[in-house]
Amino acid sequence: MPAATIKDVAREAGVSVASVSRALNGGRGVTAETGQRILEAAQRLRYVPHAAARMLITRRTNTVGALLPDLYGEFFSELIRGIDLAARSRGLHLLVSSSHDDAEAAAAALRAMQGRVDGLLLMSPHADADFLRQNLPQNLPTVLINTRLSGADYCALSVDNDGGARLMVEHLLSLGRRRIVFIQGPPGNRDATQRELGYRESLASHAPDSPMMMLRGDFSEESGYRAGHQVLAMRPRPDAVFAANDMMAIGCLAALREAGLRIPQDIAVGGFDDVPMARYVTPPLTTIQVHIAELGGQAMALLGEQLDHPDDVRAGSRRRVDAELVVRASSAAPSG
Amino acid sequence: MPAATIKDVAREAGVSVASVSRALNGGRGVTAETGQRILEAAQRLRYVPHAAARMLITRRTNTVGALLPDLYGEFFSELIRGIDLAARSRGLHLLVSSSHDDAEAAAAALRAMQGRVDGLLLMSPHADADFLRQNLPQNLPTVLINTRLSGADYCALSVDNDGGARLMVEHLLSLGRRRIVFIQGPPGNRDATQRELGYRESLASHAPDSPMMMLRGDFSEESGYRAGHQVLAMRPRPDAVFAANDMMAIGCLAALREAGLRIPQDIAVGGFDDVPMARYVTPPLTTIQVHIAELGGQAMALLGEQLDHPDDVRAGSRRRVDAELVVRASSAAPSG
DNA sequence: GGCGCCAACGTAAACGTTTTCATGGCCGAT
DNA sequence: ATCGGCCATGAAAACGTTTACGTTGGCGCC
Repeated sequence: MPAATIKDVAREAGVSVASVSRALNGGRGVTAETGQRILEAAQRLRYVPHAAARMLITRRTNTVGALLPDLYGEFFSELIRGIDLAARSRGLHLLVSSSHDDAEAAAAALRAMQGRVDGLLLMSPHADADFLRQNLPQNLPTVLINTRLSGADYCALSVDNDGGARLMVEHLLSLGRRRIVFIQGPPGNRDATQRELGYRESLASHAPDSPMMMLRGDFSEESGYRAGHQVLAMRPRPDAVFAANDMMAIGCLAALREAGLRIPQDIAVGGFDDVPMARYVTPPLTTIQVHIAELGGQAMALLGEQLDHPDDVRAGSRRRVDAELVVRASSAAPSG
Repeated sequence: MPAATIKDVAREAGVSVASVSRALNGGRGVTAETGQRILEAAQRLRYVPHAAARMLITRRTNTVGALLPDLYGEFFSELIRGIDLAARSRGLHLLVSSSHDDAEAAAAALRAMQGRVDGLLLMSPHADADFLRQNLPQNLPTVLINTRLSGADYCALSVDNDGGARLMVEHLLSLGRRRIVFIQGPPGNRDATQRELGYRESLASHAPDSPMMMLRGDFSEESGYRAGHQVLAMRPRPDAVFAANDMMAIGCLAALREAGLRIPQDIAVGGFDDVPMARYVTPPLTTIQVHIAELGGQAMALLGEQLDHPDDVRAGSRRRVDAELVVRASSAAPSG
């Protein structure tokens, strides 16, 4: 038995399809009584409007697409959660596509979403200006998440890496640390470079006499571990380490502890991200927390605005979500 | 400028819309030469078929829906990753909806997907037989993930909790441990009860003389910590703890270490899940790894089969994905 | 009581595609 | 040379909605 169509409902209720449509969409232009009759008929037949037909005529899909890079772990899950929640509260569906390794795959994914979505949430390392101009349908509302794009052509939203890093540096300075070494992330990584920038700025403005010290890293725990060994070899020894992400901080922590250093007495350690593990390492890691779900939610909200007011095209609008300092024992000895 | 339609392509190429359609879908019934001309025209116009129109006539959406419970963390992200990958390789889109707290919300989400998807991947604590009969469109191919459903009406797929737990117990027994205490998960939780079952079975069959010992827990780290204290009070003391998940194992580990016990010499500890943190606690945690992405991928594969052969309705087919023992220092002292 | 207006309702067009069916041309076989 | 058949192509129907427009009826007002 094929699914009931609007015609079936019309016949069942003894009215025309137009009236059914009217009754089901807000019920204007229809008597309360007729509306009731139609509603009952629809219910009886378990009528569900055919989404495709509606999309075709309406030119709205009530769906937004989320294009994400291949992303393991918590960040992705939190982001999706925030997006999904915000989307649902606006009555929008969510079409996701992750794991596109190269620009070509991303472009394909983008093309495949053509016409299936009213708007796009895009987070991709390949999303430079050229790529977008090339692959993005011109009039599709889009919000960029955490892209390295500086042009004013698109709406964008990102985490406040810079501000977060400054928070950390200021925290360490407030503890009296003066020799703060920074462990860098992968070269070219936007988050990493922004965090480094925050470190530089903050140090320059708050403690111009303190030396700037950088060590190479690539966000991996191993690279943090290696950096830890380099820290141990530095003379005079730094009194604080700020790693561009938690995993490196954790690796560094291990190296320092193995060498017999006391943390935080001999050297303080700070990370970035507040991964779940951060509170479980010994000592628990001071870090910068980013409300990732909120990042997703805000991106969705921004997109929602664009959908509601397509004319009012505030393209270049940018927003950032705040980062927050979480102090744990790796920087401040337990009180008492 | 509105997007190009098939008519525009037809005009541009000097053929009828029918030929364009044929050329673009496999190109059968069309001369190689005309096909080429049409393809070029389409490319020139940046033509992308209107998804809705195609759905309407074809009655295929090329989309599958994934309904997931509100799920934080790694499990969700891995599952989605596996699903997405498998879906993409079949040319299917993925419509997700998570975070439905109660059965009503889940039902609403389900209804909203009506007609937008060709098949459904469903993982919901509310998915009992009644719920499904009530809310599931009758002819929609569906694969259940990790549900507590025993009926043979639907395709289902789950992780081998039982087998995984047996692996752990056998491992502990092989180390000579004979007093193995089990920390339970939340009552009513399917995974938890299956893991407990595996513990019971394995102990009964391989070491009938060993006592069965249970402690209450709820999957949280704190509950594991509390259970750890209870372990410390037991006389004679157990020589191994098997927690129903990693977080409890980690909490328990902390309690035991605080009390001065050496792990694994005095007491071995095992968990379940292999969360990323498991390898970073001290000592690294022996645990059972489940390939969650594979769970998602297999579910998608199962669904794909159903989509390809809708007639060949092997409804009750069940599958499980294997669990794997990962031995780390919390159960086996580092060799050498 | 007639006129006009408004609200309720029906008719039909439109959305963009696929697919069935008809048509014509070409080629091979007789 | 004619006929049959096949293949490329085109015309048009169909998918299930929404919506512009037309029609009807009732009602108020002159």
